[in-house]
Amino acid sequence: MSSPPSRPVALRDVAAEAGVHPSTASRALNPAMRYLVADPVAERVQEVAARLGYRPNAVALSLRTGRTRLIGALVPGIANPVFAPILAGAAEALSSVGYALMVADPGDDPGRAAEFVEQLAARSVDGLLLATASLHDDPALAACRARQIPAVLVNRGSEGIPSVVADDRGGMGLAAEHLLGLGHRRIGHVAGPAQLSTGLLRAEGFERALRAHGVEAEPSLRVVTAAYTREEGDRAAAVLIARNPDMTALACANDLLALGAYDACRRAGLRIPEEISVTGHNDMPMVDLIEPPLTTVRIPHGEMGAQAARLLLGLIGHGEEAGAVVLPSALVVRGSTAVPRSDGR
Amino acid sequence: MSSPPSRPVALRDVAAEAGVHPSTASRALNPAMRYLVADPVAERVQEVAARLGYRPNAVALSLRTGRTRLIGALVPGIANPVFAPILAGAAEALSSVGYALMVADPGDDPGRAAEFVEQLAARSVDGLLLATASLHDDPALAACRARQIPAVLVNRGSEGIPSVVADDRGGMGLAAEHLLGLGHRRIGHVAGPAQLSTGLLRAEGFERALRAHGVEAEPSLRVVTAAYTREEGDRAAAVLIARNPDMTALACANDLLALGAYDACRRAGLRIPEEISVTGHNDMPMVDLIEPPLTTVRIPHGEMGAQAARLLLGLIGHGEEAGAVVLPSALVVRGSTAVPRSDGR
DNA sequence: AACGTCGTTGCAATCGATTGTAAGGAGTTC
DNA sequence: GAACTCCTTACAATCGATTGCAACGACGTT
Repeated sequence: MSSPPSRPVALRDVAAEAGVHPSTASRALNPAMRYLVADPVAERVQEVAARLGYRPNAVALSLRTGRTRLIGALVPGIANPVFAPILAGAAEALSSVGYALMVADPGDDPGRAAEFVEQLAARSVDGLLLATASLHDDPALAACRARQIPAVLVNRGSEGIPSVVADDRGGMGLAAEHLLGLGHRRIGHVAGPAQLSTGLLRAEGFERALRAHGVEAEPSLRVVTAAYTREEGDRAAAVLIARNPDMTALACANDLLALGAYDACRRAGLRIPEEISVTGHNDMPMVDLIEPPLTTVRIPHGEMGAQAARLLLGLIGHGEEAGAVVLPSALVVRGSTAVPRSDGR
Repeated sequence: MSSPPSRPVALRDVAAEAGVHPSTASRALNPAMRYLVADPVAERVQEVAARLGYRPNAVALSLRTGRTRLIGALVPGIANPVFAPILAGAAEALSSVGYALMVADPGDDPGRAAEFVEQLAARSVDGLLLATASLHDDPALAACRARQIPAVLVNRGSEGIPSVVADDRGGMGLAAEHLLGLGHRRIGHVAGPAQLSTGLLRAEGFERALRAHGVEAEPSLRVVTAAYTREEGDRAAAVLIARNPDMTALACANDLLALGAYDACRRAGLRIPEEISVTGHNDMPMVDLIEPPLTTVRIPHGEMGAQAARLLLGLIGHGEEAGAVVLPSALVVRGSTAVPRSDGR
């Protein structure tokens, strides 16, 4: 009539109540083994289980089967508006098939990322979603290989590991062509970190578009940043402005860098877009509200997360090998770009 | 000489290699039980464990001890710029003491939230961080009580459950007083959903400040929204603008609502702040960059997450009961507020 | 009537760690 | 030298589920 501590109902409770052995109850409740038990018995067990509110203990199940239905995710900043929607997309795709997502945020520290991989491995995650990967010798990737944990990269790519990324080269090409089409010829590039695939590929896409239009890419028109931050964008843009008085546009590898470029332009007294055009990349939330609204490249954040999750599940389930998935980007023209002034600047 | 599948090294492997029983190895490796084994033996076991790269299997440990060192978090939108930094703060505080965070995103659906609580319970999380709570009869909270899972609310409060929230009443009061101080008297309020503590308390803070200044709160100057979205803010602000031609300011319960109000004002041809002042709440990232920069109330997102995590750990560890923690908010004055035009509007 | 088959169910081992209890041996005391 | 500690280690049960194997009874066949 009373049971204050009340241990949660276990399989053995269901079995006892139904008058069968736990193993029989297990089979009656497992659709795949259901055929091994007689119909009336199975129905009785299921009825009892429902009545008692039985929920299988996921921990015990994991110990026995070796699978946790847990996926670990490593992101450089949960609050980063680029990665948050990726996580949301992945979480949605995973939870719909009974998987849960554990997030760990090592920031930009590769060593910390590797440590987190070890911790997640100790928790026996079934797979890993990595948004932190750098292009070469990533310790987190090495840890995955060492522990043989299926892993998929999102947003950033690396060699020999399945990944889901946006078309960084093509996307940046769209931005560059947009500027070229407006008539810009002296275009500065605020490049992303060279150890990240996004930084490298977007720089490539930028230069390729320029060459296709017969414009030579000058070293003086490029500054490589150390991180995707507003401060770095400010610093890099300031250098470019000081170095190239005839520059009429700035193509930035990422929206945060573009915001920093806004700061630098404002400080230099350059009006956007009248005196200098600026483009970003990623179309993160709210860049349509800043003044002027940022012309940028939209990448399918949520879809990237979802596809990466599905790719990972395929890897785990059927061991199906997969290469790199590249999702298309789209140019979003807003108010930060315009035709250059005829007098240069 | 070879072992392709290579089962990860377990305690029994360490014990065998060190020539002792697994139980002895367990005690040698556990600082709390360390005193039960002779020094030379303990050292040998530790040396072997290190050499073999032994990592205790967290799943087995959880099954035996009943604790998983896992905390579940329920948020209405991972990508929401209000909740992302809360999660980041919590994740940081938790990972520093060996806990990991599982996030689930039920959106605004209370039924889905309850279902997620059940799933997290089946995974034996040690506690729950809830950012989704509504004021009354929240099914997710009921599920927590039923399964006796320690839970702490963040950002939003509810009765009888420990919580960490911002000073919603006081914060909204700051915004109202700022507007009153500028000379505004006809101030509209775009209120948040009434079933959320934030919606209710901010409305209270708003009206209390008005009354303290001898201004009567008129029903026609308030519209209650159904959700914290830009669209709802647009809709509500449009209603207020149409209904009150003499209104000179809009105090919004949240930044997203304020952004919607921007849209409505723009459509109505009202310049901000010259013809109408607008305030928000939360100071989410980038509202300093929109045009005009939004005057808003800053709440300590990350600190809220961190404190909630610590509160929860206290609850789990020492069963120490805790009430509601209220963190101070601060007014951030930017460009969306100004003195009202003398001709009313 | 004896035997083989098949459908059901129970038994017991297993996953990897923790922990209460017993047993072993060394040292001390009377 | 017998008895009594105490220190150290081993044994075995336990957490909750899954699953290979054995056993059992009912039935059909010859």
